[in-house]
Amino acid sequence: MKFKKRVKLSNKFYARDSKVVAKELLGKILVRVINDKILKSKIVETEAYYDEKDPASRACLNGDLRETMKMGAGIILVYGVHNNWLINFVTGNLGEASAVLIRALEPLNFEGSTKGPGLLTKSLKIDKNFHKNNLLDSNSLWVENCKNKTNFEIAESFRVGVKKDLSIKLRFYIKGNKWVSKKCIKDKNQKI
DNA sequence: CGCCAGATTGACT
DNA sequence: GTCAATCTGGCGG
Repeated sequence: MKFKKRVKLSNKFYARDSKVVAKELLGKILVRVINDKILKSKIVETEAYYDEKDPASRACLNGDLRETMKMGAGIILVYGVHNNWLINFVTGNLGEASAVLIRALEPLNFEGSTKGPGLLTKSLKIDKNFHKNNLLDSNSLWVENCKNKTNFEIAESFRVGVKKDLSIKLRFYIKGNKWVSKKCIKDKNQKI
């Protein structure tokens, strides 16, 4: 009996600069298991967050979120804001605070509203219970490489919704993908 | 302890 | 266009 070769992303993948990880997560497959049902979706929009020198990052605050951001590559960080759960993957080396926010997904084998960071967590039933879980161990949530190579263009812009952004572009999305969040398509905040 | 702000969304004037 | 919902941590009394 032959199993499909699992191509779950490894610790090495996440243990790099969060900007690099954010960019490379585009097109990868997020797998969520709910009661033996496997929901697969493609990651189409991400944002990178850094340590204390990033004014938009929760690492600027003392507390559990900052500590979680230092827990090492592959840890899941769930952050509640404005009545929404936002999911992040911790990146970089142990002790460094950095993470990638998942902003939008394209559902592949199910119906769901996933064009936005708060919406996708609702659709996939991701909440604070996932906080501090590990993508490398979890049997209900992980990320795989895409089997079929698909060509797409990566677009970048400044981050959405943050009051104090850095001067570099840290939001990445698949150009033309209809599941990218509205704000991202409009690029309201983007300066040319 | 109370009140404010924030990486959001949806409902309503 | 405005506003409120919920969680976490900063800050003032």
